[in-house]
Amino acid sequence: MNSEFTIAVHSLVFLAYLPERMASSDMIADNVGTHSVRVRKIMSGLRRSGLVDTREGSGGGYRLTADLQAVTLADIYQILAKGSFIPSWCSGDPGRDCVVASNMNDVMFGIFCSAEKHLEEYFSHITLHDVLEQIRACEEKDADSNNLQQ
Amino acid sequence: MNSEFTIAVHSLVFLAYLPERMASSDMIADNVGTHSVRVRKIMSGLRRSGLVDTREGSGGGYRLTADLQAVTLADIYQILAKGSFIPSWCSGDPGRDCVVASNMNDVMFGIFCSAEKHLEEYFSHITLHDVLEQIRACEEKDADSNNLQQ
DNA sequence: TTCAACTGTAATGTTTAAAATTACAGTATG
DNA sequence: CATACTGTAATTTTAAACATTACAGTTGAA
Repeated sequence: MNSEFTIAVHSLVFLAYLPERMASSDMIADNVGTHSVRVRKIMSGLRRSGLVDTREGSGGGYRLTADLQAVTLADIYQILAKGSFIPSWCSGDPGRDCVVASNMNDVMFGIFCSAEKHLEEYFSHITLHDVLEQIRACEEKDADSNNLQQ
Repeated sequence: MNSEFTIAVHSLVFLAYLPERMASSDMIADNVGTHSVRVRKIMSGLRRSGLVDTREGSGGGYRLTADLQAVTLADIYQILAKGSFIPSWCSGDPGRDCVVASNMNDVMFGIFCSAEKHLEEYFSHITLHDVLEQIRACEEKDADSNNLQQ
């Protein structure tokens, strides 16, 4: 599974978590644990799809514009990772005499495409808001365990 | 997505297609388009799960013992590819002060685990028999287009 | 009873894809 | 016009996937 998808979700949730909903690629990269160039490349894609606003120049960065409750993981998957589920590895050989060897690749491709649709269907029920809520639930849990320790 | 899964499905369908339901790792590797050592490693796993019989020594090889209608792609996925859907890449850092950075990995892990379950559910509705039928459907299509050419 | 044809598996080498890094042009701000 | 950003191409590094070699163990047949 494509890590760009994970980075994008993390970045967007991070932005959503900030009061100003804004951060530079350096701040995001630091929080995510990757390189700022990678973040910029991914955020570029999200900007083209209208999820974030970009401001170049000093004091610039990325600002979350999307409605957290409206954007689902399926949207992000489609923007950044569509097709990544289908393996590049091909089995068999279309030019072969054997029916199995010559057609297995097409058959498997169909199965994987359909599997990916199911995956997207599952992702379409998870919004960025849901993810942020899960993070907040962790926060409460952490606070509880700290209280117990004291 | 793990190519061992694809190789296993291809190999099993290939065996099912043969009158004797039997072939050596060399024959299978040739049909699949990979190396025989790779096939042997994968078939070893399938043997341990009881899908094929193995016969060492001269004239040996692998024989399909499983019921085509009973074995689903979910079975094969669980034997060979379970967990491969979850990305190894981790975002954030659990030791971090920020709630997002410290918990994003756990949250994403949960989402991916659940996604994998959905995937398995989808695969559980596709039997090896179904795959072989799809291959046979290709065969008929090929025959038709040959007739048209004549 | 030994040779040829197999499997099983570990070790190694090769290739490819993923990720990080460097580099630099373009843009806003003070 | 210096500083702090984005955008993107090119390059290097790293890690994973895959192929290959090597060899011990097994079986059947000449």
